[in-house]
Amino acid sequence: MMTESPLVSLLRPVRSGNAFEETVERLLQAIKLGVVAHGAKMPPERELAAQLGISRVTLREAIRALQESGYLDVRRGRYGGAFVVYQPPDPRHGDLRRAVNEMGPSELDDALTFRMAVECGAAQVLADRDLTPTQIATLRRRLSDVNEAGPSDYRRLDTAFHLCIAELTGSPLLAAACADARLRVTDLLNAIPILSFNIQHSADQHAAIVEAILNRDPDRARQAVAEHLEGTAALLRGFLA
Amino acid sequence: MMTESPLVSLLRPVRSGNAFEETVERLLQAIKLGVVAHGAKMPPERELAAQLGISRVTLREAIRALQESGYLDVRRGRYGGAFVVYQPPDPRHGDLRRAVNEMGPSELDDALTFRMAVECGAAQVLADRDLTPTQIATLRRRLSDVNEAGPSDYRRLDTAFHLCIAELTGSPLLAAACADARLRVTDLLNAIPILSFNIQHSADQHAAIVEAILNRDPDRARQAVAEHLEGTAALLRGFLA
DNA sequence: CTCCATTGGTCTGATTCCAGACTTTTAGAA
DNA sequence: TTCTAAAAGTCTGGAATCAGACCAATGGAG
Repeated sequence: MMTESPLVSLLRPVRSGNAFEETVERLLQAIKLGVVAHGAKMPPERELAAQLGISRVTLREAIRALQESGYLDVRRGRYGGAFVVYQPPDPRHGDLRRAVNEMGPSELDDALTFRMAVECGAAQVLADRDLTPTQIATLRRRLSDVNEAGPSDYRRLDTAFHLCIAELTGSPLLAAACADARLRVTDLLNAIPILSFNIQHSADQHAAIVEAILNRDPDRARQAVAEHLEGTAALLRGFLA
Repeated sequence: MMTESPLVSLLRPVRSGNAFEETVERLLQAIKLGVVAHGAKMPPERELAAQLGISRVTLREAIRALQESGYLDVRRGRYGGAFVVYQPPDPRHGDLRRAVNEMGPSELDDALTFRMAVECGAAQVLADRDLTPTQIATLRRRLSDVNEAGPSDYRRLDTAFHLCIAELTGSPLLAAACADARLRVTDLLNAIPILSFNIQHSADQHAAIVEAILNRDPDRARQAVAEHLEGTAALLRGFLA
């Protein structure tokens, strides 16, 4: 039988839209996520433009926008560059509700579902592999990094831990998907107060994830990630409207 | 600790490159995948351009390229449009080896890993949900469609079945990711001869996937999908060099 | 102090891509 | 037959983006 269906997912947008805006967004996320830490320097313009696949002109416009918004400090000359001048503010009461409602229920649901699928998938895939000693060391290192993190570094190292799992699979596509998923919830996560109780809970879950992966147990890895993400997801959904 | 890492996945390309080429590729995939079946009409230019997020001019260039390559027949006037004039040729001996080696080992591995992660993730997520009767009916329908398919429709309906799982999660991001994953292996799948033995085997696996989802058993759903995809993946990897 | 490598800053011409108005063709309805 | 609606085809001016050459500042090496 035919069952005519639009399969609309295949005829989706070819390009995300405006290169300038996309770039601003991307850089902003890199800053907010702490990929480039406070006080650190972004890569040189020429290099960064190449990485992002855009022209230097467009990149510079984006950088200037971020400079004018107070995220970057740009200095010229040798050893100059664009330095991150931004520290995530401590979330204040009401920030979370505001952030959740700015996003809208369907977009939030989309992002959470997507994140759940790709991060569980990544963990499962990784747990199905023999890891090299180096990979094991990296994973363990990321785990201990986040466990020893102070409040100001917590989000950043938590992100690094999560993305590390996807990157260790060796699939750039999968790593990009997980990064994208994370980006879509960054603002929300940044609006959640960091409580030591939650940190401890997360630490246990992170440890369970790593253990399942190292034990080559895909089901447990999947479950551990699902459980970990479900906590955050439930919290966020609870703030809807 | 800091553990400085590039986290290169965040500073990946903002745009995929050339809008024209991207569009050609996308349309070609829609044709090869049978999203728009042989003899059927593509959506009108204006509508399609809007869906793809590009201008009509660019779309028309892409359509013309496909017309000149013999994939489309464009007719004007009312009830006109771009009609698909293409039937996937039966794969011939050596096609598969050629296709695999054209792609290169790292890209192949990337695609297979990505597909494994997102499709397993989608199935897992869906199996964790209460489905509406309509959704259940859709899933069952897609299953029977592919089971009853003739050789000429098999790939098309197989694609529809796989994507259906992602689309039923209600997450456009996840659906897009699965569609993307499928696109990256289309040429390879099309080069695999369709053997009735394989079809039967796949049918059993498809049934197992649906059953696990309907029984709300995420672990089994995940495993069923993993097993199903692993078969194809192993076959393809076997053809490397 | 001088030089120079490295980095941001600027300019120009070309190319791509777009939005939208207008034209032509066609099949069916009246 | 004539009219009409829906579709492809065409044209134009402008905005976005790019590639690449060149300028200017700056901090360290010698």
